[in-house]
Amino acid sequence: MGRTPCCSKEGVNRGAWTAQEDKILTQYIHTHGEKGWRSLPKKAGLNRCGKSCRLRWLNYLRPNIKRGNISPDEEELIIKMHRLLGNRWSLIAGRLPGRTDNEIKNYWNTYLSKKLLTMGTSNSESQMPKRIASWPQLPKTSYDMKEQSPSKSCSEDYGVSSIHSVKSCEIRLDSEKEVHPTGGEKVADISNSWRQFLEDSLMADVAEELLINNVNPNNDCIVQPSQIQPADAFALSNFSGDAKMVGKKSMLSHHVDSSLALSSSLPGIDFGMIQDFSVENLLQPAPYDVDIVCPLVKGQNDRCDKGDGDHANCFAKAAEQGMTQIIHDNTLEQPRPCLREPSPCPMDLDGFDHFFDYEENWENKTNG
DNA sequence: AAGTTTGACAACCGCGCAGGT
DNA sequence: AACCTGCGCGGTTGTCAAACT
Repeated sequence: MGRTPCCSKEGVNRGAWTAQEDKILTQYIHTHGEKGWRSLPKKAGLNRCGKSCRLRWLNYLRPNIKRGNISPDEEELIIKMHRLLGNRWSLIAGRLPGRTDNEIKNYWNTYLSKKLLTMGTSNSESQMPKRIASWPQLPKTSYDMKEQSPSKSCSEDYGVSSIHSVKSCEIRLDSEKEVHPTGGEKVADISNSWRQFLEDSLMADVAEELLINNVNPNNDCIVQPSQIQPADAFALSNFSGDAKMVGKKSMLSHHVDSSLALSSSLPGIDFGMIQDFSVENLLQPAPYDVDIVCPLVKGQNDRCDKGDGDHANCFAKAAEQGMTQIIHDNTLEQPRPCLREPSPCPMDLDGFDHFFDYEENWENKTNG
């Protein structure tokens, strides 16, 4: 038993593509779309391996591919994201429009890594945002443990695990676990969670696609973009392991409402509300301390209960009180029967808007 | 001028995963 | 459950031109 080769190795063109081959491939894909790579060469009349066709299309022929030098801004983003994610080139590329994972990988391997090494800054904590540098290690996820890459990656350094995300939505992370009497043990969870959320945000495009396609996590009604909850993403991230497959409908529908997954993801943490989950924003140094704890009621695992406003107020109070640890009074919480209606979220965000609003830079926020 | 090294980038390869049967 | 297929990913290799000796 063995894996069948993707194509016959003999009699197949290899090496550089000719202009004629490019033309044939481009015309075929324009007519038939990007699918069936294995059979594409034969149908298109190309004497190439299907994988080779796919690679040529994705890395070179695809529309909107940006050629030319990496700009300083792009370089900075690559460096930041590599610190965060390690060699997750496809994810990094996803945040650089027009750039391919292969291009970024090559750029890193041939230039950037050496440059950083020369500067003595590659992956060094001294160059990391202070708060990120102080983050504790995360236990490896099952996925990370399975990946035994010979070269130690940044993601291993920081314990980053799998990737899923949402964009412009509420962060509402409930748990079935008991509320800790002090919430103190949740502090590390929050910092870990925040780190993971940075990574999660990279899959925003996938989440958007899911939403556009009206993917329904619970198979009972259509979900609108504003209603997808990060809890969904976290449930997925805990369960599925590999980000690249999250975009598939079945994954979402199968796992999102898994209370089992939820219960093991982010116990008792509520991040309140954040408006912009773009990586560019999330990578900004956080002006707040991550020692805010807002445990929720055991067993209330629905994702739009009316406690949202309370939790936001909790954070607002935390901000006013210098970001010290506070315990949310959860006695008022009542689960709502509907998981789909947008939460009214009567937020009182005075004094805490810098946590939710990243449109202005942090210095403006913190300096006045 | 010729040979060697280096850099940039394209392309290949093996593997893991999800889905289908 | 086992197997096969297709896809996508990260790591590696190949190629070529420029720079260097």
